[in-house]
Amino acid sequence: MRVATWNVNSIKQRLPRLYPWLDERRPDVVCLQETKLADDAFAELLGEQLAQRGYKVAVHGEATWNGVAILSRVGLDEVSRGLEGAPGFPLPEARAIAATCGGIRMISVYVPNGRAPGSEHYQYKLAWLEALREAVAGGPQEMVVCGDMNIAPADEDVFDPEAYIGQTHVTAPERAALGALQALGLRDVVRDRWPHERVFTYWDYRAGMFHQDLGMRIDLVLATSPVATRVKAAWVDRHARKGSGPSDHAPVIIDLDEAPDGDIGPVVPPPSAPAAKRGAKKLPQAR
DNA sequence: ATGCCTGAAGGGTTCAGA
Repeated sequence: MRVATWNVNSIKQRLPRLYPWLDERRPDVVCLQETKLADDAFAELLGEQLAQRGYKVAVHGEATWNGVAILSRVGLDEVSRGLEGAPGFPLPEARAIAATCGGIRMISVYVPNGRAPGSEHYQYKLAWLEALREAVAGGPQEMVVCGDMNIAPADEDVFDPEAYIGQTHVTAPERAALGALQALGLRDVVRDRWPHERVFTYWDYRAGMFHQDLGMRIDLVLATSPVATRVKAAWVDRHARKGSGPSDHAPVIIDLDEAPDGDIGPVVPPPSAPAAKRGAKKLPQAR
């Protein structure tokens, strides 16, 4: 099963890149961020093309900013929009959506940017991350939290740590918040696979940053151990960042081996366990 | 000059992104 996450920076603008990419990479599950499109417009604009490719779609969008979605052709169950207990700014924003796909609880997130350390946006970012941690805690065994975390986990994840001192995305509180999330048992599967490589997922549009490979790794796939042990490939699709009209983020692609019991695809609960206990659980609620 | 790009809203420019 192939899982991908991609901050598309406006799905409407990215259509000429999205469809060829789907046809080339053929992901089974796609977590999208920054769709920047209302739900009805999403269905109207993409519904037919995605259905033709076999995707079911779950969206949680807004007219202008933010917006997340999950596309899946291995089942799309127990869709949960938003994040229980998450703060707003001041109103809740469309930054999280969850669904169970192929037996795995998938959560697509677009973490607030934070703008400047100490700002109200920064406080919002930290509070939102805490709400995410609480929501993920107590979740099912097979879970993937992926998307634009807007945090570079370590200095190796930015092109020039010196240049980022005092900037958002690298501060200790942000990294601690990410660490607290991972402490629930979530592994950073791309870094696990490439422990010493220079791996970025975002490059500023300006000043030829991509062509000089001056970027950051802020789009992450975090997986619980039962999922992480199935990872056969984990990579950043830099090709999608090239050419005309790219997003400023590249997709991250994960290939999973079959589950040990061969239980892949639509969830079929065993006779002894009701569906609700088989990873078909709703996005865990905050306390 | 954070605004060297890009996108969105709403107008002829401003805000947001990381």
